[in-house]
Amino acid sequence: MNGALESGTAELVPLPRAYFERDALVLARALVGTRLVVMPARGSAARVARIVETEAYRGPRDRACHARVGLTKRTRTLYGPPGHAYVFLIYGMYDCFNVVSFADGKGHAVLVRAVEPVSGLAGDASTAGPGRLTRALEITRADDAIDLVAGERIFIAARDRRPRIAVSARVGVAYAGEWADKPWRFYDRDSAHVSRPPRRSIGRHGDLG
DNA sequence: CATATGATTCCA
DNA sequence: GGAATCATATGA
Repeated sequence: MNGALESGTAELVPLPRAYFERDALVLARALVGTRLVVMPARGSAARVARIVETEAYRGPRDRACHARVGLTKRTRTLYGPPGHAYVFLIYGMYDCFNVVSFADGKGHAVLVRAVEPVSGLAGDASTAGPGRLTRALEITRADDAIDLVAGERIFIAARDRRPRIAVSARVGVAYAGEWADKPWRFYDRDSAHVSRPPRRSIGRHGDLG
């Protein structure tokens, strides 16, 4: 037994800094299929989950992005160096996990909206939805600004297979006007753990039977 | 200081 | 359809 950080034949090692030094629009697509690894507590098993849904948030010009308000206490991490976690509280009760991308000062990030359990998670843990996955993986605001490249509590490991990817508009950003319509959400079209499953094709006359 | 609101989820 | 729940942003 080689320990917790093994999945199939692929060892789980952190992706390098350079991986995250790309426009959030590029990184959001690339992250679908990668694996998010969290060490909940010293001595307990790693929690591993495959990222199946992401959204790109592209800096101050993007009116749906938190960076639109400029550099403040809240956006400090978002405006920091890529490869770090940006974790924020939404609606007073849920934590959202993001990966800072592109370059220091750009305000780009990728929101992880859904994962599917690989190992170390309770069998009934719900991981579809940004608030649910952080709860299942025990990611909180205390993890804000953590370096995902340094092999600390949280890191991201490469894909072990290439998913088929679908694209849509981002969720929950209607306030952002035309920016709400940008096709900047990416998800694994074969995953059953996407937060908003694509409406199933009903065929020309409805082909349920 | 007061008020509005959100990158959501759950319940009726 | 509507509530829960609170840190942050904005304006007086």
